[in-house]
Order: sequence, then structure tokens, then C-alpha cells
Amino acid sequence: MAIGETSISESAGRDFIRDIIAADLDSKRSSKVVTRFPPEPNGYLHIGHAKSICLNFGVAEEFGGRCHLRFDDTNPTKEEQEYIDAIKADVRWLGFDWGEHLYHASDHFEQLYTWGQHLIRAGKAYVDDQTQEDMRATRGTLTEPGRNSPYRDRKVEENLDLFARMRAGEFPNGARVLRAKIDMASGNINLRDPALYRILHASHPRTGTAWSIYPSYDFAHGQSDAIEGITHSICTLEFEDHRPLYDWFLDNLPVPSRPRQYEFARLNLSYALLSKRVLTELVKGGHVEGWDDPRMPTLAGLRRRGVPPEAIRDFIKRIGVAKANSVVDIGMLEFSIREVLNATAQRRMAVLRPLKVTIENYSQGEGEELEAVNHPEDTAAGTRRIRFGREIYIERDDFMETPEKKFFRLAPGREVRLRYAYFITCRETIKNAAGEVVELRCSYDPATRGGNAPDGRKVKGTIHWVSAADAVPAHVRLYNPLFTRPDPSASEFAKDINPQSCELLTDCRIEPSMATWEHPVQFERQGYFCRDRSSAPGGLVFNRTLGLRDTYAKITAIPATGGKTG
RNA sequence: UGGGGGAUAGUUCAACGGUAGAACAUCGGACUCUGACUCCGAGAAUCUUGGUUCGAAUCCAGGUCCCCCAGCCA
Repeated sequence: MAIGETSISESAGRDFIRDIIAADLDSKRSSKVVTRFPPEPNGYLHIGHAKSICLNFGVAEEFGGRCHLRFDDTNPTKEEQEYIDAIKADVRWLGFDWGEHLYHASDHFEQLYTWGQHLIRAGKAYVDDQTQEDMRATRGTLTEPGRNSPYRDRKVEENLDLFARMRAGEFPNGARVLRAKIDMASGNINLRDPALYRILHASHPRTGTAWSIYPSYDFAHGQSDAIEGITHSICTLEFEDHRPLYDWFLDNLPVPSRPRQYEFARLNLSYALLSKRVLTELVKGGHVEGWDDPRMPTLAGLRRRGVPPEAIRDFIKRIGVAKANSVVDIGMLEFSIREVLNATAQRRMAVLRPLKVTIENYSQGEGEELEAVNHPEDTAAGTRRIRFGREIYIERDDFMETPEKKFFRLAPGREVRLRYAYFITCRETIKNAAGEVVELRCSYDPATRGGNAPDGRKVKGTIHWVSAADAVPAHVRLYNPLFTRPDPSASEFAKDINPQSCELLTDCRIEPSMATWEHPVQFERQGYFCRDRSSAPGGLVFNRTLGLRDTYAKITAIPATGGKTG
């Protein structure tokens, strides 16, 4: 079921946020539901944001309301147009639509300024000339109260004048700040006269140089919610102790509506770091190739990796919403990815590490065409013709000179099935000077054409292959987790970076039809792959989205993300 | 030692005073022209101590542990 098809009855009570909304609708405290997704355009969206997006847009859809996309662009020193564009593209890709409801905190700058004056006139805000150091020193500590600023009792007229001159750009950065006058002794540090406006001579992506002062998050967020008619302002846990301040502004300003803030626990994923600071450093420090590097947990990275948006939505639905901090096993995400890809990706054959096989009793001629099904669980996907010939490539891992007990693929003297083709038996092993196996000499049974023996005999293994004469070369990138630990250090992430997070294979052979294939594909017995955007004619590049579950390989060192390494 | 939150299988969530349930993971087994998929089965939890109640994961009291807050970041 698509996310938008969830009915209210099914969704009611699915989590505490939906419980609250259902109750508000029930008690008529709200007559509609309006939510918002409020990213700051200072980086790319990651899968943690997907949780918020799915929650906010999902809830709005389920309850027949709407969800706004609002850029929290109150700090021009960190925000860029590139991020604004990328965020829009990512939200759309995930499958959500804000319609006409695109907003920016900067749309409300003029109103916010007016409200700053309003607080001044009410004696509830003042311009403070203290230095940043002084403010820090007088704020107190977690256990000691702060001290009032010597500028706290400035006259209204003087405050108004100074505030206007701050706006006019008369003072340098940091010279003064507009502060709310609340309580320097509050146990909640957010209430110790928080800054409302700071002087920032910086060019803003939308307002350019029109402003020399910019509102703080606290002063902008709730009021923007009120202006837009947001009913339920859903944010993460770290804003919980900002809620009294959020409410204080709404109580002390003539706002047009009364939104409420609710907080949920952000997403954490094992073997990953979901913080914009870390992701930004990974990009700027050159640890990855960019925001859309397939190893990144960004939506852009997941997209390039080949992860379908449906899989992300399914994953988010599965993990639920609560207030307890938690770390979700990356295996959960992988399950959702396989679930979607198994159902949608067509099957093809590709040999990643080729081992040449010559079928000695097969004619030297042109070869032949065999039929292969495109999707075993979806007959509508049809079939395709694949070339077979005397020389083929099989996977190096599918041959073992001295097979271990559980190995039931090819070995000297052993018979296996070539998928959709014939049974072959290994007759001889060719080695190079170093003693490495470089070629296999096999025989085939013409009676097994298509893959079944008329005499009813069975083989234990079926392996994939490609025709040596017809397969096209390709590069394939195998990905493993970016970090070596399930709980990488956010403060010293560099030491936990996995040096083997990307393995490039340069001698792969794939079915010719793949040259122009644009969809996710399963290379049989190996995993799900997608064409990388760096592919060029004659230079195909595939990314492995995820390996198939592999109960034989049993890699224990690092989780299955990216599948087996060898 | 201030203020605000949170503790249920290995993990993530349910259970809203009335039989602690699901998904993922794990371990068995079946099926299979993908060691995939699918199917069947198993093990596995209420932080702790009291109290209220016929009955407590849920209500009350005390304790323990974990997370967030001292930006002119969001």
C-alpha cells in the first residue's frame, strides 16, 4: 500500500503523534491538520530527515490536511541555494508534494521584525550591548542562575532606536543583540533572556543584503508556524526544552493562530552517522566523493546507490515513532530494500570476476539462443533470448578445485547446471605459471537444453554465466558500510572509516541488453544493481545496491550491507 | 548538585488497569533451474524496590541507569 492510501482508522493509534492528532480532531481542538517539514538549507537531506518527512507529510495525508515545506533560512552564513534545490528534489523523489505550500522563514522576516518591536514596546525585549563573552559569563551554569544584563532596563524608545539601527546596518557583527526579557534565573537555560536577533552582515540566498540582522531559530520557528496556520509542529527531542520558549512567544505576540509543538526521537542507524556536521565534513574532507556518494546515508546517496524511495518509506513505517532514543539495525533498512527490489527488479546475468570455461564438446560455430525469464514472480515481465556458445565465463567463486563440504557448485569431475542452459561437467583445470586456475575445460549434455535432464537426474548447483563472445565489459562498484563499527564515533569519525567501503571491479561481463538498461536490476545470485550516472557509451558502470541474502557465505566481520566482500 | 525527557525479546515498535504481541535479526525445517524468494516452526522482554487493586508494563512512592540543554547554530 502506498503511503497516501493509509486510512485514518488504520493509522489512528499507530504512534503517539497520531494519537494526539486524532484526539485533537476528536475534541475539536483542531478542525484540520497542518504540518510542516522545516529543513535548514545547510546540507543535504539524509535518511533521518526521511523519518520527519514521512511523519509530517504522512500524517497530513492520512488526516486530510496538508504539509508545508518551509526552509528555516535564518542563518545566511551557513545556507546555500544548492542545498535548497537539492532538498526540494529529494523530498519530491521520496514521493511527497507540498503543492503551493512552499515557504521560507525569510518570507516572514518583515513580520518577525515587527513582532520584535512589539516585544520591545511591551517591555519584554531589549537590546543588549554585552559582548558574546559577557553574555556567556552572565548566563550562569546548569546549576547556578545567571545575572541580569546591565542593559536589561533600557528605555523602550532607546531599544526601538537601537533595534532600528541594527537593522539599518549601523553596527558591526556581534556588537549588539535583541534579547527577550524573561528570567535569568530559570532552570531552563533557554528562558534566560534568549537572543532574538543578531547582527549578521551576510548575503542571504533569498533576501540578499536587505537585512543586517537575522532572527534566531527560536524567534522565527514558532511564529512562522503561527503565520502559516500550522496546527502540529513536530520536531525532534532536543527541542523539548525549547517548548516553553516556543509557547512564550506565542503567548506574548498577536499571532494569527496557535500551533503546538510535539517532539519525537530522531533516527539513528547502526554503521552510520546521521548528523549534518559529520556528513558535511565527510564531503568537504574528501572522505567520500560528494553528497550523493553511494556510501552516504543521504537521500541523494541512497538514490545513486539504487535504493528505491518505496523502500525508504517502507523502512520508516516499520521503525515506528516514539520518544525513546534508539539505534535501528541497518539490517532493517536492508530488509525493506530487498523487499521492494525483489518484487520489482528484473533478473539478468552478469559475471563479476570471470573465469573462462570452454565447452569442449560444443560446436565451434555460431552458438545458439536460449530463453530466460525476466522475473520469476512476475510473468508480465516476459522472457528474453540469451546467447550461448562454446566459450563462456562463470564466476570465479563458483569453482573450487578442492571443494569444501558444503560447496555444491563446480569442481573437478562435478556436474552443475548453467542457468537456463545446460548441465556441464568439469573435465580439466588449466593453470598459469603461478599455479592459479585460469580456465576450465568442460563438457555439456545436449539433452539438458533449457536446464532439465530428461533422465530426471539432479544437480546440486545452478550457476550463472555469460557468453564470452557476446557479453559486454563493465565496471562494477561493490559497497560496504562506510564505518567499521556499528557505533562509529561522531566526534572522531575518521578513525572509524572503513578503508574497504568501496571495491571497484574492472573486469566484469554482463548481458548485452544491460548497455541501455535504466532500471534497478538483479544480477542473479549476486544482488541488486543500478547503472551509475557516470556510465558512458562503451564504459558501463554499475553500483551494487545490496547483495542478496547469502546463507552460504556467512560473512561475520561486517554486516550484510553491500553483501559479501569477496 | 538546575531544568527537560526516556527505560518492554539481540534490535525497533505494540499493548492506553484484564491472556505481554509484531517486525527485523538469530536458530531449525520445507520448497527451489537464484545457497534468492516463499512457507512452517523455535528460542527470546516489562530497569529496580515497595505500595494501591480481585488483577499493574500500565496507577502511586522511592531508587538506578541513559539522553538533551550553559551558540549571537538549527
